[in-house]
Amino acid sequence: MSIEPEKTYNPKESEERWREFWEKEEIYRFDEKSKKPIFSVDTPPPYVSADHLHQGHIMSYSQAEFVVRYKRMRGFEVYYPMGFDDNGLPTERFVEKKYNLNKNKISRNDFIAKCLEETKIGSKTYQDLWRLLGISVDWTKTYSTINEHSQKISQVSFLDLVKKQKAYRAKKPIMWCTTCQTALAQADLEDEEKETNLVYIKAKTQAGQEVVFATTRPELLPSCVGMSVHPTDERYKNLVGQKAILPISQAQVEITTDEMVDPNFATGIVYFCSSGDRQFLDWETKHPIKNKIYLLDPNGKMNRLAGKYEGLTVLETRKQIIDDLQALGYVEKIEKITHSVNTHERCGTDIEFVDSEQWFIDVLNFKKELLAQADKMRWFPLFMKQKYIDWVSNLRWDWCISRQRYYGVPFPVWYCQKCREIILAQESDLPIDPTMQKPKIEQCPKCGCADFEPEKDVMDTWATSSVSPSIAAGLVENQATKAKLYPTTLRPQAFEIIRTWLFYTVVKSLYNFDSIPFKDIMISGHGVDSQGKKISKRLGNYTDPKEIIAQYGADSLRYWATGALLGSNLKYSEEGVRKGKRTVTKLFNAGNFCFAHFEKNNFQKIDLAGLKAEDKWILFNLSLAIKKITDHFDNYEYSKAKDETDNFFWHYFCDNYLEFVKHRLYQDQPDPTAKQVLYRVLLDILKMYSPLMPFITEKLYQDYFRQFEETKSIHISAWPEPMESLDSSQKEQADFAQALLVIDKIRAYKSSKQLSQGKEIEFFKTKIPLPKNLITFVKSVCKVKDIKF
RNA sequence: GGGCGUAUAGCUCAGUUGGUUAGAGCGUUUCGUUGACAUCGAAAAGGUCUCCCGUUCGAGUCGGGAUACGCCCACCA
Repeated sequence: MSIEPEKTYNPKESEERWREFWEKEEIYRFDEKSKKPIFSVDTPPPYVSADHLHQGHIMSYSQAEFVVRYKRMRGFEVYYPMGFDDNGLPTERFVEKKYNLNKNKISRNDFIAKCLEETKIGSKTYQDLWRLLGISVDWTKTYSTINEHSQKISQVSFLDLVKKQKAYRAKKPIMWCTTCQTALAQADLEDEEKETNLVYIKAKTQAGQEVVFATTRPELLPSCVGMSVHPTDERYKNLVGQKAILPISQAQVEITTDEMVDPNFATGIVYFCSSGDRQFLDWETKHPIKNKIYLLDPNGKMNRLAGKYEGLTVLETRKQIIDDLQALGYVEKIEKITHSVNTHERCGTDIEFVDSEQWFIDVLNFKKELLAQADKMRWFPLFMKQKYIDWVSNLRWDWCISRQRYYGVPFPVWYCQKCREIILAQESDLPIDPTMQKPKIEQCPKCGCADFEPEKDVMDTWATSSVSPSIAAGLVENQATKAKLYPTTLRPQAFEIIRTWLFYTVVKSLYNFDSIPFKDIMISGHGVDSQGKKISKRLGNYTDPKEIIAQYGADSLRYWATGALLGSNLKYSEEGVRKGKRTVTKLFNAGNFCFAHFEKNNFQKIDLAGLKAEDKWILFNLSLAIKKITDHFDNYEYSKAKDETDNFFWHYFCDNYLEFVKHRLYQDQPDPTAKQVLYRVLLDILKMYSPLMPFITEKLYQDYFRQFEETKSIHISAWPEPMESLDSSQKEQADFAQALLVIDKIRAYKSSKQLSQGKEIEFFKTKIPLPKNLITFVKSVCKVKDIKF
């Protein structure tokens, strides 16, 4: 043999070589002038605050990558940009924790500088890993959600909504985090089971009758504005309409009836406190009260209205007031209960309700329209659509988009000091920071005064990431091409951000453009540990992907990631990675075996007339496999595509076909037809594996095929087509199936007799009728001198 | 309380429109292979497809119900 192949495959060296090759040759560059149909991806911009990347990240980012590589080979001009979500609370919280900072004790500019610094480190970490993994994004098309480009698009979107009266400013009760000291949206909440005290407090009516109510929030007692019992509760009929005198404050509140009271819970008497919980807000609409009493300052401390408790935190007050009530004899009993409370997902602090002026986007009035959008997009898998429908149907709040924070996109807005008129920035001036710049107009159009106050709040992080399709499309210069990038073809994302990223993007797209933001949605599950638990830093149940890649190679890790069915979690198993490694090695060996026989000759064209039965069989099955695999990829079922490719490569090609043709390769005059078929089948196998394992397939392509094939990389070569010209009749296939059965029998026979498969036997007796032309074939494959029927 | 998902071999999971004897990988057992590959090959053992009822000539697959687990939402004084 003239080619002396490498004995073993070294993924580390090989993969780095092809990474450099792809970068140098700009294989994944988006061609703005291309005439091909476009396939665009609204890549999820990861939070750069993640300082511990793990297998879960690999899994969720690989899935779009598999599809993208397939589409590229199918003749699409693929637009695959990469964003980094670095603005907003997630980054702020990360910086606060890492440097033990408090946003109130550091200047706005210093804080932002620190965030920007971390942002840079974070995006570098991601970029390095994606490069290592072979993610085929066009790195000339990147954005960060805090950069000027994104800020401008986000602000344009906001101004548009204001003008369309979909965004509005209002003072109303909102959800508040006392740790992060900002307003929140419904989507920012999380449920948490907590143990707490249910305190039974004794009050008296004016008439001196005892009224016992139970509460988990005794600290709100100074803000109590009323009590209610269930209208049918016979026990308390005589209390209704009376006034109760509250302990400590001595305030008097009216006892009313309300359907929402559960007579079976505790004493059946509820006390309502201004903004104590969501239930109060409902109650308030039916029981109008003159003066609401707000006890809480934004930092979660009691104000002057709390009297002696002023300056204490909620929890301190709770403890203190229970002591006081007990000392005064107002406590009947205390029960320990567990209940779930709404907490802020970023810091775990219990949510409080405060009355505050914020910016909102109207969603409650457009539920119907927002639900209708769901039907205009294709969901993979379909059942995930239900999560969106459930979320939209259950919305209780308009989307609060203002955050009392520093590191985010500013609102392009000022207010007239005198009349509070809202002054909007001009679109041509965007992006703008109103705290740094003054409005263009000299006077307030309403009152004529010249004093303007900038909006100091920044936008919710989702208010910007929800325009990611526009941000991504905006990176393209060519106007005609840019227009084709909206709506995006595919939105890949994880299921847990359906209620945030997905929902908010649909909202923005509907209001800004009266359009869907993307056509297809591919939802992934999580990468979880081998026990099925979510991978997290806290549990320590993760491995650094870089270590896995160093040990097994990126192809092997990617191979594990292909195991995920759409929408399902995928358990991490090193065994799965090892299976990938085995597949890589098998490809390497099978490839080198063929190349050794090909030498440097071209077997690109198949001489159809010279095809033998086994050739027709493998080509026929290749066509079947191509059809199935193509179909799976078209439905974003890369996992099923992988199974099918494995099956064809391993069992049809390696275990059988290679064995079938060996005798034709080793004879004195090797059969060129066999080599032609090997060329074709092996090349198609490499192509079908290439979206999943880009490195080994590129290497084998370059080692031999490249000299005869047109494209400089396998990743921009044409996807395999089934051979329609091949005339393989049912009869031929049936005959060959008979031959396979006999081969199986002979193999089983040798195995049962503990004989080597290569051991020649005198004869084999079978009842299976074998077509004449296949008798010789079976004899030479199985090393049998004679077959008797 | 509502919604969604899952339940198939020891383990991890496939099973498309209902159709002979329910599959794969790993693991186990028994062998073989030194001319691509011990990162291989051949074979064996291993399943009342969670349970009940129904539709059907026929159900792992369709319908109804139950149970268990997981996730989401709501309630939570």
